[in-house]
Amino acid sequence: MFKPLDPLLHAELRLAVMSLLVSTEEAEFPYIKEQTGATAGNLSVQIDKLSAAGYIEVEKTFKGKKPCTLCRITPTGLKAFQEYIEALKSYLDVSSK
Amino acid sequence: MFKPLDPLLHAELRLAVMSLLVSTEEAEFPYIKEQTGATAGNLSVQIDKLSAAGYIEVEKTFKGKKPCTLCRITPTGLKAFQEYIEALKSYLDVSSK
DNA sequence: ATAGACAAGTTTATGTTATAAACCAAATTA
DNA sequence: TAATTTGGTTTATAACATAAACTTGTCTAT
Repeated sequence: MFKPLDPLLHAELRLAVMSLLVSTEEAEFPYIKEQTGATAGNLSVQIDKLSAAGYIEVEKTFKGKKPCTLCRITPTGLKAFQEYIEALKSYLDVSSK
Repeated sequence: MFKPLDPLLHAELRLAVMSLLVSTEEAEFPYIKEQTGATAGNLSVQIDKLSAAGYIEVEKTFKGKKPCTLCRITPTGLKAFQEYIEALKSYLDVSSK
């Protein structure tokens, strides 16, 4: 009846990061930080987790002389995100019970 | 951009309990336990939290000689549930960015 | 040239939380 | 009456989210 919710995605900040990346395809650390309102520390940790799970790719480059952390969603991540949404519906779509 | 998610509802089991109660209006502990697949201990704790927040009412009665714990959603709880759904949309509705 | 401020993160520490395991009391069954 | 089941509660633990502190390097003003 209730589908299990991917614990990796069922966390406010990680979900926000994934949501951003689904639509932007590629985003820099400071941009994500600004859009989500997260602290850098928290964001860093959550990006690591998403990356470790293979949900996103992290590329460390330079923008001029400044370090620049680029994030991209992976096919695995996109699939997980979509499945998470499907699972959520089993909780929200009250009429289907 | 991303609306904050009520931490009380952003938890798998509590969300499932609320989801059930939205449609049933009243449910017994064993029924909720069966529908959610939760352990009794976990369910007991989460029901306490929802009850402490005023999201549900818990009535302890007897069914014949056996204790019977009845749960009902409150207007506050229903409102919180609906607002949670609205907030979630800001994460899921990718097109709106 | 160097002191101070700022940018971009990372690491560490802490308090919360979800969850399961252990427990309890009463009723039913063997 | 001993064992089992029902209906939970309490306690313990491990994971988690988050913020605070720290690091490394750049830019700016003196």
